[in-house]
Amino acid sequence: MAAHLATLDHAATVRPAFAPVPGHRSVRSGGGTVVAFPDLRGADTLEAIADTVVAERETMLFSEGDAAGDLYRVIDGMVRIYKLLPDGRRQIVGFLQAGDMMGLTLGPCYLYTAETVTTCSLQRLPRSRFEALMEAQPALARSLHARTATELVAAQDHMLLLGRKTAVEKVASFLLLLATRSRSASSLGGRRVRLPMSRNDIADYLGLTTETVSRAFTKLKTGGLIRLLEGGLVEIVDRDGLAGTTEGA
Amino acid sequence: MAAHLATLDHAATVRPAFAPVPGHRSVRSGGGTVVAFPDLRGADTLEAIADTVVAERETMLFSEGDAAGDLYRVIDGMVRIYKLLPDGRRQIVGFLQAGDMMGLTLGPCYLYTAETVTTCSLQRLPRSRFEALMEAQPALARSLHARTATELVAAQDHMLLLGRKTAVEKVASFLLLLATRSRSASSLGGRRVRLPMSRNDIADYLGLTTETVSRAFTKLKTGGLIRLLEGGLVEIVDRDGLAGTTEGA
DNA sequence: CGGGTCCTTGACCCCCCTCAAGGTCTGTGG
DNA sequence: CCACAGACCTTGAGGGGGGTCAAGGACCCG
Repeated sequence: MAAHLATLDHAATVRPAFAPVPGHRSVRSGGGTVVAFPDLRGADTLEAIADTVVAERETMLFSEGDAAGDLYRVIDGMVRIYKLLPDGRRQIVGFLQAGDMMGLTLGPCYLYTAETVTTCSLQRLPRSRFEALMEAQPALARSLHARTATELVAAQDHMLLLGRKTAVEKVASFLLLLATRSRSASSLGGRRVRLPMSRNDIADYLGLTTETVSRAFTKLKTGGLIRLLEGGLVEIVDRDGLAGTTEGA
Repeated sequence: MAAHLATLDHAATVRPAFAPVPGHRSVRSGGGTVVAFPDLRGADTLEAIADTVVAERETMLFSEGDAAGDLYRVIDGMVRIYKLLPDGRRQIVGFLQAGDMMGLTLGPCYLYTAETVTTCSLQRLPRSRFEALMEAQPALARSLHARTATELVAAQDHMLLLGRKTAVEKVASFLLLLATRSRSASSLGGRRVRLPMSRNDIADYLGLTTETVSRAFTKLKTGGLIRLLEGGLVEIVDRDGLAGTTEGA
């Protein structure tokens, strides 16, 4: 009954909030660093009401059940959002990167916990202001809706992965997903993927354990499909072969 | 590698489309049967451009990859939407009931297959008209966005279930989900749940097999938490006990 | 140099999948 | 009305994929 109990050690090493990071909480009120937002039109107005904050790696941004006061948008870095079962089992429902939003809720509370994986720069804006802006700017509301719909599609793909794929297929799918998503940051056209998160994070994203993820990586490496480089870098040697193991037969 | 291969027999018994149901395709152009739509304001205008059609049980409405021409809203009955892997493994990503919409896509194609579970009455409307209506009626667009966001939340809950819950926990969660969702159709306040879908459908929704689902039902029955009545009816004897097994310890 | 985390690998086991058989129910045709 | 085929559900026996437990190595930091 008590199968695959989570290790619970994720809560131990995560800082309680990003507020007690005094040196880094650099609020650049004006138009500080200019970052490209290709998929959210009208972002300039959104930028105007947002503070830009920096959070250290492994910092909790907000917790499931807390009053949802602020929204965040990732400018740089990676954030994990997850849900917990009472006994500590964890399911990471997404890794967020530049451009992704979090903390949006219809109800009063956050529905998942958000923590930084790497050091992040984030836009933070009060929910009330954000909702007023949505009301005033139909174009912004439309692009937000498109974003939500895209997230829903990704969630359905992930359900297929969680419910019906084997361990090796899950890891292969994960690598290809990251390869296509972070095209900009990598050197070559998606041949190398950076994995900033731990094996434990990957496991909790794919519905596996750390050991099984590690074994799957080894299997893909032995099969000549990938190579594990230093610094959490993975080189995709045989992209078609990897895509083949993604779906079985 | 080729673990839990789906039986593929779901495709065999499903009718190809709901068009060849001549007697039932009653298109009531005007304001035919008046149904309550509590959660979609502005539904009257949406009703005006929609045909009301009836589809027999086990009928395919549209298929993943088809050109997304029409949207549907369920008026009555139950629809399953699912995604397939190339080798036939199936993941049902949702059971739709009265008020739920399907076929919405940003891209050109449907992203999942939709089939009726029971005989359904549906509202069908061309995508182009729907998008024009969204453009013209901000209130409708807002409610659609709220609907999409709610679906995303449900999807994240389901990811937690698929990735981290045991078989018995999955079935218990499934029963409680149906009990809270279909409050209106049941006689008592959620003490009895109707399961119109087969064990195989439930299995493909929960990431299990038919046999494991059946065994989980038996275990819940033996534990005195539920009773299996005839006609696919399940009586929830011990709701708190069922909720307890939902989350483990 | 010692303690910590993270990754990997091995040994073992258990939950769930697989395969199989039997029972029930339904629809159909004789 | 009954025989029969078919789908569906249940239960049992056995096996395998992945979880559990454990140990060792690499790396970082104090």
